[in-house]
Amino acid sequence: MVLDDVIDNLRQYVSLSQEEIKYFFESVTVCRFRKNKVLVERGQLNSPFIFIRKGCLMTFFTDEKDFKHVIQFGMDKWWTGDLNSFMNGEPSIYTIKAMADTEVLMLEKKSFEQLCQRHHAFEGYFRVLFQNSLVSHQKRIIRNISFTAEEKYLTFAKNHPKLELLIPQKYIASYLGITPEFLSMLRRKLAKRK
Amino acid sequence: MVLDDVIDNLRQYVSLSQEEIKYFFESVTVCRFRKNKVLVERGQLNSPFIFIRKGCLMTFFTDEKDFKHVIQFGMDKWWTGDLNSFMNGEPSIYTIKAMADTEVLMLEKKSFEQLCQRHHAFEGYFRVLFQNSLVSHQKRIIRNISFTAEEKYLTFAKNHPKLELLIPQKYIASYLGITPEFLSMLRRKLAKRK
DNA sequence: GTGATTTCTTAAGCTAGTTTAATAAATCAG
DNA sequence: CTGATTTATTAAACTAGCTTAAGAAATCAC
Repeated sequence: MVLDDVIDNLRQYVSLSQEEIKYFFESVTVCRFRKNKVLVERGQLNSPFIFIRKGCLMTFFTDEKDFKHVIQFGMDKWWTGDLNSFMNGEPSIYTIKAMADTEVLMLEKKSFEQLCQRHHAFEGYFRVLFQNSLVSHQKRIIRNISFTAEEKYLTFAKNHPKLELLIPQKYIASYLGITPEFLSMLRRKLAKRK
Repeated sequence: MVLDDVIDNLRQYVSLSQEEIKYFFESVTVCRFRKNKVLVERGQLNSPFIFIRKGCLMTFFTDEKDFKHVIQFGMDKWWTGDLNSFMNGEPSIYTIKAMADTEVLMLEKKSFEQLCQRHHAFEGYFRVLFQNSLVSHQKRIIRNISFTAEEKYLTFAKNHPKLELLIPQKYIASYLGITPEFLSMLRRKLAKRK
């Protein structure tokens, strides 16, 4: 019996036979990356869908003025990747970088499709995964359009205490859509208030 | 042979037998709403998943200060709804309102689950639907954190010319996360520039 | 068609958040 | 351990976007 975090995760949503578990592991590749290593370059084709076993990944977008905007942090037991590039074969618009030594499972599109086709359970799993992710993306949009910088920061710090410690502040600022200088100022103000 | 926009839409992603089409129509309820009618109230349980056949729906969130924030507009051939409420049985955090006379197909959670269980094709369809929606939500987040108000507005106007005409400006402002006064000012500035 | 209500515009004053720049602190490479 | 590089802090000047308020235009109900 193969035990693994990813299987625990899958089993939260669907039930899997031994055969299906075996097939899943045949479909993915285990990779390890050192801190600061870039996993997915902007412009890359065939970008994979990635399950983070352990570590931390950061996904960011580089605009025309060469500014970097952090789109997502990924931690243990999260899936990440450029979904559009993965699904539609287009070049990745994001860069994905390891923020700590990280171990991942990489799933290629072909394997993903076979997985979904052959075993109904996986299709169901990914449906639920996307559906949940959609709910949290919607919540983030609400925060984006209705929260002040302070509220955004406090919510982030409360929801992701581990990231708050692990990630350099300037990236957190970028994720929140504010400047690092202003975040620094906010933190000072909040610390005084206590 | 039943022909319908919703079937066209489903068939863009998966192939369906006559039996599956029949079963789909047994699973949904056709409803019509006059302009300004509220379809889903905040706090409502069992909120449905909604396919818009014709018309326009607006989804908004009401905060503690009683401000309304527009989360989404939905037009012909779009699915909409409070996904969290629909999937997890929680009270809806959104209000959904008709912005024009609108005809929809309503899908209840129970029917949704039966649909997915009995016919693999529907599970696949919703997986792709959520996946595509996720991609556009991510793009919206990029715009939120990296665009100026002017860039946000221009992108919206370019991508949704029909909505731009149909929807009162104050709701568009809300959707973009800016005040109606500022949008008005922007539009004047842009009109002069031409 | 008319009065009532909602939406849009305009403008002045304001503030949350940015920009720039310089210094301090922390981390990294060898 | 040391110099080099990256990250964080601080502060002053600035600006994009907000608030308030009042009038104009459009839409709605009857």
